[in-house]
Amino acid sequence: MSRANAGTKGVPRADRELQILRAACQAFGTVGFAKASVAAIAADAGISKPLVYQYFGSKEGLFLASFNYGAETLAAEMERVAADDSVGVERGLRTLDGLFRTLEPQPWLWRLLFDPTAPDDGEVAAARAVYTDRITRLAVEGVGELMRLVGDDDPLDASALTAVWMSAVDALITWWLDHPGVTPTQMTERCHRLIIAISGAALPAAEPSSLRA
Amino acid sequence: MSRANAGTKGVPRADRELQILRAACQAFGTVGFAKASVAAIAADAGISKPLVYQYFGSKEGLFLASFNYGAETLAAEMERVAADDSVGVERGLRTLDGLFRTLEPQPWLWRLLFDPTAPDDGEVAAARAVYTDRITRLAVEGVGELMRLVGDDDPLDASALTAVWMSAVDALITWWLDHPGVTPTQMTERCHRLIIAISGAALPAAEPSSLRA
DNA sequence: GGGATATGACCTTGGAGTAAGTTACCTCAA
DNA sequence: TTGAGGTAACTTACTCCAAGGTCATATCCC
Repeated sequence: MSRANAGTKGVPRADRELQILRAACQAFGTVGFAKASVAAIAADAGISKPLVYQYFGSKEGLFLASFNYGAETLAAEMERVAADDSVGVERGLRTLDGLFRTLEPQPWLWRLLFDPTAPDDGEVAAARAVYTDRITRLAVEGVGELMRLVGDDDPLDASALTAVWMSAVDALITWWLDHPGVTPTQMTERCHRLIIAISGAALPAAEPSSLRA
Repeated sequence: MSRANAGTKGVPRADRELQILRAACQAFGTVGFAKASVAAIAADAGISKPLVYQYFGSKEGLFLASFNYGAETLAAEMERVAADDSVGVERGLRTLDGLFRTLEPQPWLWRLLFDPTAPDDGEVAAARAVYTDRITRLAVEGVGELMRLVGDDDPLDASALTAVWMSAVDALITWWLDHPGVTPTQMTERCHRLIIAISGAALPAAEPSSLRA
């Protein structure tokens, strides 16, 4: 008895791996590692589950590949911006702008970076640590410059502000994803206005214990 | 043959429900809905799985009860602060202060509110919508006052800033949870310093395309 | 006896992972 | 040119297991 669809279709491994990786990035990035199903990813890529296992070993292996792809893409972009000589708020805006443009064609990559349902041990944890370090280093650097600019040298303040900054980036990207039709350029302009708004509103609060005369 | 541990232990239903709810809040709030297991929660509460199902119906029902408890606790605190007459940054700081104090004894409640692995349909989704509305309303109100203060009347700007604000709150609370030993008072002071830092650093950036002449 | 509190053992299901076989292409000897 | 053997691509049809959910029964108190 012959099986209907078995047998090679002549697609080279590298091509199939890319197809699978694309489907996996989208699945993991939208529903998260826990809820994503390998069978669904396989179907989405137009092939069957065992082929995924043959090429990526396990669900975790597939996630690892997806994560590495997404994290590398985003980290590279952030480092590119960091290599400029902008500082403080200006640098923050340029980073946001770069991220909006990089994420436009594949927005789900962002969620991949911070998936809370991803395994927290093994190779995935290691890869996560590597990229978290790489990205956090940039944020810490940027925030450090900003803190120096205003004369606050408390390291815990810097640490907390770094967390707030990264979270704000997350929020802005998420908001953007929820408002299709807004271009990266418009978003960057919006971010600029928001920073001005915050700074303007904060001035009265700064009075009681002003930093500069 | 007699079963070792069966039979009543004389604990009234209301008490048990509270025990279970406490264990559930902690479990759901720390590992999230998806990774939390009902059996583990039961064990943690010192009883067996079927009792949980007898009292709460399902894993989803148990989550719903936990969510309602946590959300009500936090929403009530935020509304209390909102009833004050503070505006702008001052109001933001008071909200943060209230949250730090409310969360001190049971920090995991915060995570409960935004669990991305919770079911996104049925009663849970409904409850989520109710509380998201209630909390977002407060944030929108506060941000609206702030925007009026600085003369920005773009509704999308307000929407985005609301998202950033809520995310910043999230980041600060998360940072705080990662730094045990820091008191709510210290955290509030830190938040104050950070706002001043941001506003100070933003001033130069405001110059190139200032909003007001 | 009856109702509330409680449990061990079971059933069920969805999804990860696997075994074993099928098809197509490529290579190289005759 | 051909065809046999090797290998890469590919699938169906399973197994296995963790975790949600249920059943039948046990104990206690009124």
